Amino acid sequence: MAVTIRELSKRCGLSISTVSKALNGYTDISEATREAVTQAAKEIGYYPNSHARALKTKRSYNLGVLFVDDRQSGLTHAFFSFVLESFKKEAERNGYDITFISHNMGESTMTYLEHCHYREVDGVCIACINFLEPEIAQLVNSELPIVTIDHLFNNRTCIQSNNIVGIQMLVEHVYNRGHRKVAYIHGPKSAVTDTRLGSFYRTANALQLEIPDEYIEECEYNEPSSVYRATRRLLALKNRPTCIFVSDDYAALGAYEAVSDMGLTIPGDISVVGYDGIPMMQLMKPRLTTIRQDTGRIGAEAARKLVALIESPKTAIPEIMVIPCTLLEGETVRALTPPADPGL
Amino acid sequence: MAVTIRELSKRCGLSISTVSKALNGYTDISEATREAVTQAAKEIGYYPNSHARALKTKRSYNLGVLFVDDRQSGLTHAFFSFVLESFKKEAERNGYDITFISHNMGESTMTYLEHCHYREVDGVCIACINFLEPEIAQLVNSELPIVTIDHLFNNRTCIQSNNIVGIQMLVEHVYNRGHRKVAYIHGPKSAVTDTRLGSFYRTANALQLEIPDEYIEECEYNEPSSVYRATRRLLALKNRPTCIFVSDDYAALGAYEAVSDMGLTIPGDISVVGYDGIPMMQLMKPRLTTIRQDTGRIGAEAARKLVALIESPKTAIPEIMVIPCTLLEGETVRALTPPADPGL
DNA sequence: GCTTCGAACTACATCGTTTTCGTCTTCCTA
DNA sequence: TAGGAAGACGAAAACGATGTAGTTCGAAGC
Repeated sequence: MAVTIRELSKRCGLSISTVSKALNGYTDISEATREAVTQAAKEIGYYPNSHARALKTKRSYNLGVLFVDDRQSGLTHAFFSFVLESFKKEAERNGYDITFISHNMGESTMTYLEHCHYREVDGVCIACINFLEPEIAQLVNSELPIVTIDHLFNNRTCIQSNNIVGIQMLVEHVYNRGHRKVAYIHGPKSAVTDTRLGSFYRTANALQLEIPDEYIEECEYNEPSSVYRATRRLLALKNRPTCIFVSDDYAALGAYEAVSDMGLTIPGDISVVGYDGIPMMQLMKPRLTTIRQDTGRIGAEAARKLVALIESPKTAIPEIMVIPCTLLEGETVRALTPPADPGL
Repeated sequence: MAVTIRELSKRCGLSISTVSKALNGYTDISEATREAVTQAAKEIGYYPNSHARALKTKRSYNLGVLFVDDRQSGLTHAFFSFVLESFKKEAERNGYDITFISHNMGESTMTYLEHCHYREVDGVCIACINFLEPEIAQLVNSELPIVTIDHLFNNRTCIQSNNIVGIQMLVEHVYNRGHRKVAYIHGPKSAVTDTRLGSFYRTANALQLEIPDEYIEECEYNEPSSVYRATRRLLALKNRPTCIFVSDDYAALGAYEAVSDMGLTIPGDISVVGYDGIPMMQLMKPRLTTIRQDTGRIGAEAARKLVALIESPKTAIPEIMVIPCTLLEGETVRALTPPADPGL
């Protein structure tokens, strides 16, 4: 139904080859005919059929996106949807569509890599996944251009949010407001979690904050109910913390609920900070103090780097790009006057 | 890099044609060779190249998704992301990938229809869009299989959430709890808005509720700030309503904020109801009373109907499918004892 | 023994592009 | 004037699949 290059060539009175070359910037075509061809192409709305082109050139102008979080929230993931949106926008700006990579297509099951080959995607962006799965390893060890988000692989480009500084800023922030008893409900084991937890301990250490083991709880990312339970446990401690770090903004809703259910208030009885900076939590009462990850840049840079790897494989070298984040000061951290630090 | 049918045919000692036919269920292939071929295919992980196949068969096993809301929220749209997620799952179950249709690919601008032709999508799902755009009309008038969500086109399959009953349930609910002064902050003009507003008036009428014009405000969907402003206007009225209907759940956050900013409380001073039933608002304090739209079924049915239109064009006829919704009773509607109705 | 037939397989054209390698002018130079 | 270079275009072979139209071969029919 769509118009093909044959019709265009008929219309121009030129051979198919000439038309193709005119459109693809070959130099052995006179300016006059190039003009005529592009003009005619515009008039009849000609676009080269992507499949025919992909078949010939091995380039599909499709980027694979692989995102599978533990909770299977998929596209509804509060944080990731922002990253994906900007990734998509930047990809489109470069002429790429995106394809979600999964391993259950119809009857058959294909591995991620097989799906990538099947659709012949030009590159893949991997995010928020269980990076230890063997299928991921198969993909990462393939010849495909790959950009990962927040997880570093050998010799692969990675876009990282600056989790070290992010957590550091948060710890310092609550410290400066007088908090000395700080708990952390962190996510399940992963590169991101490790980094954040490491930075948490390190910063606490530098500030001579003692973190008892009972202040460290584990939860699922993006899962308010698991944070709810962890929060209740923390609030039930004899030596109750004055401030709780929560794995992520969305899950922090669980903390809000737990505090409220126990008849307490934020920040009156307990301070809470999140991580991500999704818009929704800035509309809460009280507004959440958190770290805003620059999802716009993370997604866009991921797309940009991936396109660079695809289009200029010689010059584009694997690199680690760290995206800065910012502290969003909300209303969930109470200022204390710590008796132990009269000198401040 | 991926394995082709040629290698598979070599491996089996058969011609390419035979292998193809064996895999595609042709009957002039002996069971023995079919077995051998499928077995070998599995072993070396053969999948037919999607582009080659699409080129030949005119079927890409790709579904286009067109979603552009007024706010350009894209994939971050709280409600739509749930619909999309289930659409995607069901599409994949049927062997289809999805492709986002947009009109800014790289340098050039293509119409939605051109993008569909370019990628040769087998069908399109259109949702939440400004259905009056000429580009949409061009798409809808094309020969492509199309399913729309919540907007009815001539002779096109449409999946509709039951907005009439949804609003009706809400009105009756607040009525039964004694509310007689009910305001509605509705979204911008569209099919959905018209339906809901119509049902609102009709149900109010049936219950002999009078709705003064000043109780009807307009806002943007999914935009808390516009609801914030509208809520403040309503609360500033001399004849203040006792209950406010808000366009959608997410935007209802604006109402929460406005009420709180004016030193009032929900539901103590004013009752609020939303629409959509997104999980997040069920974690709020107070929990939002709202209508839960069955995003799981909406998305899945859209995909299912679209696949049916594609694969069985003879038997699949355009139809309107109405998906039921349910009332989620939260904590934002206060029970009043209306002096005017002592008889109840 | 020769034709006929059906089962099982293969050759080949085709889909819409890109791209290599020609071909044909025209023009310049020795 | 022959020869070559340069400029502008076209023919045809891919790319990896599908599907039509054969081909082959053994068995059956007469």
